[in-house]
Amino acid sequence: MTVAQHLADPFADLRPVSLPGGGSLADWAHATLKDLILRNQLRPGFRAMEAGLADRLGISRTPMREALLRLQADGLVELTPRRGVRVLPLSAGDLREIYQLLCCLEATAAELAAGRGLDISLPEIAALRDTNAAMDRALAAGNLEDWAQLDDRFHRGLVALSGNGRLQRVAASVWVQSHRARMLTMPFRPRPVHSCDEHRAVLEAILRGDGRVAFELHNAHRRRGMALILGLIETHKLAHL
Amino acid sequence: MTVAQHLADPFADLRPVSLPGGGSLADWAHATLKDLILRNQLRPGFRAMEAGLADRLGISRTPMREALLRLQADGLVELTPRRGVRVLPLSAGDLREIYQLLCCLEATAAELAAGRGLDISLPEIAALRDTNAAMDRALAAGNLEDWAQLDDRFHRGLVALSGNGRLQRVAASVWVQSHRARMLTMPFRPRPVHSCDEHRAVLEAILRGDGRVAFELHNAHRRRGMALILGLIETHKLAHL
DNA sequence: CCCCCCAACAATGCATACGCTAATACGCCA
DNA sequence: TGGCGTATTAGCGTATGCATTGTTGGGGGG
Repeated sequence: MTVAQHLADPFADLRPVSLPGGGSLADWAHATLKDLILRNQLRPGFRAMEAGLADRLGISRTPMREALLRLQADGLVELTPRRGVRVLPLSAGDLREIYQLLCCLEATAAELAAGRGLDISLPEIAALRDTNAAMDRALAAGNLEDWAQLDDRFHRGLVALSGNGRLQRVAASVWVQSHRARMLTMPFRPRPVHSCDEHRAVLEAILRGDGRVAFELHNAHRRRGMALILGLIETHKLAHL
Repeated sequence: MTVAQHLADPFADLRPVSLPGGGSLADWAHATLKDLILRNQLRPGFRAMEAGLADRLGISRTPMREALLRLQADGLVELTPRRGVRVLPLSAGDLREIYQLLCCLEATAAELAAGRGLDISLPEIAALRDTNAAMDRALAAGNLEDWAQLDDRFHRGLVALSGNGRLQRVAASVWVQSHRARMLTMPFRPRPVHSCDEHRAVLEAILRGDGRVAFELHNAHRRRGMALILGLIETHKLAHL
């Protein structure tokens, strides 16, 4: 293997991504490959064989297989019987499906949160406000990387406010699928100057206990996000992410 | 093993539940156990060891393990490292979570369907109308068993109308979790005389292209179902299904 | 020159073997 | 008699071997 190939090898320095050690090899392999896919180190369309991946990760086929099955359940790869594993691309249609789900799930989370009689004194609420303030600062500083991460955190925290664990898990699984598209389209996005205000409005509706408005506001917020990403894909001809 | 115990053994005559044969042993084991759980042959709280189950199904631990992991992802069992597999019970809180998800997912499906400009001439629409008519007949005949199955089919068909494959898959996974509760509370339910009319109203809103109304109508429909089931659990003291 | 069939190969699905960890039971000491 | 420490063992995570089956490439026939 040449030096150039070695440097291009996504598996080159893999071991440091190690898990705390409490997990199984299957856990570790799953987390590692998921990370590689989400960070776009393993591009959509990438194909490999079960045994080959196992070798490259230095584990046997049994935990590797388990990890791949989980990745398939995550909707990140396709596992075809004699053709190996293939990292799934994201078409515009896929993203529409994903964002339609996100709109519905997150807006419902906001509605449910509003129905719980949440108080401004709760630490979770404070954390959300802090996150939102940090987003403002990151945006002012032009740090879109941080901004995106904080946006993620805000949405995660909001869904957690719903108090519905299953809703949280489903939403998380949908987020994972949209993650690559969000990251890849970020550089093309206009500065998201209204996001924080929209977040604040949703939070206020939740604290007022106005589920109806919280739902509508957050639904509209996500819809704008969807339109934005789909528009970017259209105009920048990003056929397959 | 005595005769009585043998007759009580859920694994007694298992083989007939066989899959077409095209599937793997893991597929078969997953389908078989899922069926046993959904039909309440394996009661909530039932516990067993990986190896024991594999033996009783006549397969080795490898495909058994895969099947169990899938069941865990389905939310039907819990897989604790040294304590084996346990069929999860459904608390009232679980059912609230599940029905909150169903409300949101199905109502969104109705809204999306309304936005697709669906025509009355489509075979899918005709199938839904037929299903609904059959529900009326089943109800008139007092056949609640058939009615429930047709109701399932109607809701499945409706979600399929959304054209969102991911939404369909998520909804299906949530249905599976609620299935036992629906079956077990059925004998206590009052005759669902309004369901069919509500279904028809949703369909008409979809055909009119009125997403807003389709969403609201279906959401309300599911909400009533949720209130009904939660009420039954409350009044009949069905703590854990 | 193209198409079809057969054979060799390779990947997978399954079975099984092994070592490790933790849970349980027993015995000893207080 | 009760609590703690140790020993045993059961279950699980992992590795590996084997057989089945689909795929691919080459050769032969049309």
